[in-house]
Amino acid sequence: MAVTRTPRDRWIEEGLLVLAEGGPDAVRVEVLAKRLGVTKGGFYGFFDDRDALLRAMLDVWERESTDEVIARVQREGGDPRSQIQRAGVLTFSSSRLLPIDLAIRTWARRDEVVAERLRAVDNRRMALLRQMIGTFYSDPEEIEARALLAFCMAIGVHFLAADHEQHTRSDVAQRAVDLLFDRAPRSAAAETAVPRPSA
Amino acid sequence: MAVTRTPRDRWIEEGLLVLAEGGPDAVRVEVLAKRLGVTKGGFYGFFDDRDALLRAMLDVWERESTDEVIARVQREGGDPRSQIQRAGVLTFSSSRLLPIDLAIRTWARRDEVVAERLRAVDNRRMALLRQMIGTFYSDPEEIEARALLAFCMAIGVHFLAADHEQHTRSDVAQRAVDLLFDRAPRSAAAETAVPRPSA
DNA sequence: TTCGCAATATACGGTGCCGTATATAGCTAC
DNA sequence: GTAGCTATATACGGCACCGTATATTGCGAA
Repeated sequence: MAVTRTPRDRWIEEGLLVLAEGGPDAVRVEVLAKRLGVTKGGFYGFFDDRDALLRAMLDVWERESTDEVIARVQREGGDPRSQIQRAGVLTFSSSRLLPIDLAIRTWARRDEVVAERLRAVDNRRMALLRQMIGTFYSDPEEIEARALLAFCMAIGVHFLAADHEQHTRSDVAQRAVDLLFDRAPRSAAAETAVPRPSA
Repeated sequence: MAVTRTPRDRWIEEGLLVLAEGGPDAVRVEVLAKRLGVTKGGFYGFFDDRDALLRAMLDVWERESTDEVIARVQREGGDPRSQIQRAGVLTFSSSRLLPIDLAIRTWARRDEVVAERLRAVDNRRMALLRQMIGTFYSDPEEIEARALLAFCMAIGVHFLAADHEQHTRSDVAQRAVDLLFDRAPRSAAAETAVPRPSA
């Protein structure tokens, strides 16, 4: 039996990398082959066609984004806040998962099948977020609203190009998280507390 | 002089529609020609190549997203809050501008030139936001943080696929806006147009 | 060593797109 | 009407990609 130089998983992995870099349109069989240093000869032994690869990529992404992250967060335990943070970090600060996640979000806007799969994943994440935020707030509507804000911010910062004048993005983001979870600002400079608006 | 059936503007307009639907990779000269009911014969009289069209599309988008929105907002007057609200609505609830905006955000993640142009546009929008939020809050860091949250939410809701169990997305979003601006929750009738989840 | 077979290379026809060159046709001015 | 001009149609060569068919090759079993 001849040795498998380029197994199925390697095609999927490279596909996910290209997806992250250039979106689904950039995932082309011959491009992957060239990147892997082979020809497409073997590809069609593992996949019926390009579309089958895309579906397999979504399978891997789904598993990595849900079961694996959730398992890891729960295994490591900790208080609710740090669990949220770790789940967020595992997804939205992972140099591997983040760009794939963002690419899939854009893809989902024009592909109903992808949208459906993303919905399933986002619902699981949202459930986690709700659960954690629920340990600080009691009103279900407030929990939902804060979860929405947190989730949108985790996504939105990567699509927002604005500068922040004298502050860095991560300073401002930290302050935003503080506001979201009703804490006093962390930085020493900000002990001026949070003023109530005149609304 | 033969009549111009398909002027330059029409190519740009159709290009923006296709960009909104399928991203920059979907913007192909022959596809646009077919959609316009002509052949690509005339295209190269208006543009050097496909890239020139993409640049022209960005020019139109930039003008429509900044000058035109700002001019319209200022022409119609009103208090600061309603002005910024109108600016937000004009961009993020416009069935024309919104999908273009989201497509360009994704595009900017992999094209430095596009990223630079988006940065300029976002900075102008951010300045408006700051200005409005500054009428309610005084701490510059808090203003910045709230502006970031608001902007991220305006973008993020369109990339988030999660459901909200017994609530609708627009209910939750309204509640989130209330939290962001430290107001008491509103009654059922929301006055602000709230974008719907990703299609 | 040699055979068999699985993994991969090579070759192919088809399609869609790019950009160019050339032909056509329909206004407009005369 | 007709000439001339210009937007568009048509035709072309080239390239990248798809999926299939066929050839090659190298490992492992005998």
